[in-house]
Amino acid sequence: MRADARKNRDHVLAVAGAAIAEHGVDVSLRDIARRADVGLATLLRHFPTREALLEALLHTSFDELTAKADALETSGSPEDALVSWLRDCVGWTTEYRGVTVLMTAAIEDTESALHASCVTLRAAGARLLTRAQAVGAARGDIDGTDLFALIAALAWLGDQPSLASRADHLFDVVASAILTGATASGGGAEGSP
Amino acid sequence: MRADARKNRDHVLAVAGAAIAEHGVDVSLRDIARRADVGLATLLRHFPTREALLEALLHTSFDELTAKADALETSGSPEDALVSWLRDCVGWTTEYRGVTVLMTAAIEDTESALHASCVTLRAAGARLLTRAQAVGAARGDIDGTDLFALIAALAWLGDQPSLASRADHLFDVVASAILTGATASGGGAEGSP
DNA sequence: ACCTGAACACCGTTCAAGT
DNA sequence: ACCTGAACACCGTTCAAGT
Repeated sequence: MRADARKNRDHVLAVAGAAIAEHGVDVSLRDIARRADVGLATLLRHFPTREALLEALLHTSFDELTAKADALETSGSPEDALVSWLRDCVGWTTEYRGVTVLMTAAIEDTESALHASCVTLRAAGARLLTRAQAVGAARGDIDGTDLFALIAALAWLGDQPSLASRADHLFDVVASAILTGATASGGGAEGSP
Repeated sequence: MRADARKNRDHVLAVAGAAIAEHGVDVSLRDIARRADVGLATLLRHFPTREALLEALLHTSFDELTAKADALETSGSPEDALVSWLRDCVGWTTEYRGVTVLMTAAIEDTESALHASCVTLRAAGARLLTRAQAVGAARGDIDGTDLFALIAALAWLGDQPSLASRADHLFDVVASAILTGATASGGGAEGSP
């Protein structure tokens, strides 16, 4: 990439970050281009879709979340590891209003620029879930996709102005449904009595 | 209202119902007007907002859901009454793709044409919840707004193509979090040990 | 009273024309 | 190579002009 193009790209990205922080991920791309003093067509050549722009903007965050999951996999309590990671995931999305809808669309759309990141995230959660299930700390009748869906639902709640105040509490409610309440002493299965 | 206006209104409503069933509640109002062979401005004078159109279209359903809640209030099991009503609510939204977002916005927007219906619905749920809590069948640390939020989250899941297949299962998961598992024999409180 | 075409200010997409 | 204005097909809002 030519130096001036690189500079243009970086500038658009910085402006996009500010605009999204202010107005959410559905902010008009035209607006971002205007704020960046760049033609709309230029923005779209660097980032052909809204998802591509977001991927460039969020891939660091995605990496951090999966790294966190990896680190937690060797932590003492599988139960605490799972819950703390879930909390991080849900909390992270609140910084990007509206991102949840795009992520749920992306996880089954292999053409989406966000697809790979979402799949990786789901896999990271699935590993923590499996580990918690193995010690009987999490119910056995859910899988990584269910977990992804629950995270998405909680994140979506936080995105809705009228319900956001309940998001933290309802996180605990849903977390209690995922966990069995059993301590990590035995290895018994759970979920089907 | 003049007879021809009434006829126009009814026709628009019928066409809107079909269009929404096909494309979801975000269908273009221009499209509805075109399909109804009516000027867009005419549609907007009968229904000044998308919410007003939906209210006219859904108020029967809202009435049915609250009536159902009233009927269930005198049923045998407070626990079964609550869960079955929740299931009805979530199931109903699947007929109107995208309606959940509008409803969550409406419940705190007193200007919205959907506001009253949403508030009534929440109150109906709250009554069933309180009754279940009174016999210790539902956890005591949630209220009608929490319940509304959980319904909305589950309904939203059903709206997402990539997650819809899990919606039924996750309904059971969340329902298990709301219920305490205690049978309706004592009157003990629950939630804060 | 009721209806409507048209103008308006937006949006994202596309592409021929510039440097 | 890279950029951009302009045309395009949409959207919901508004209103002067018709019947």
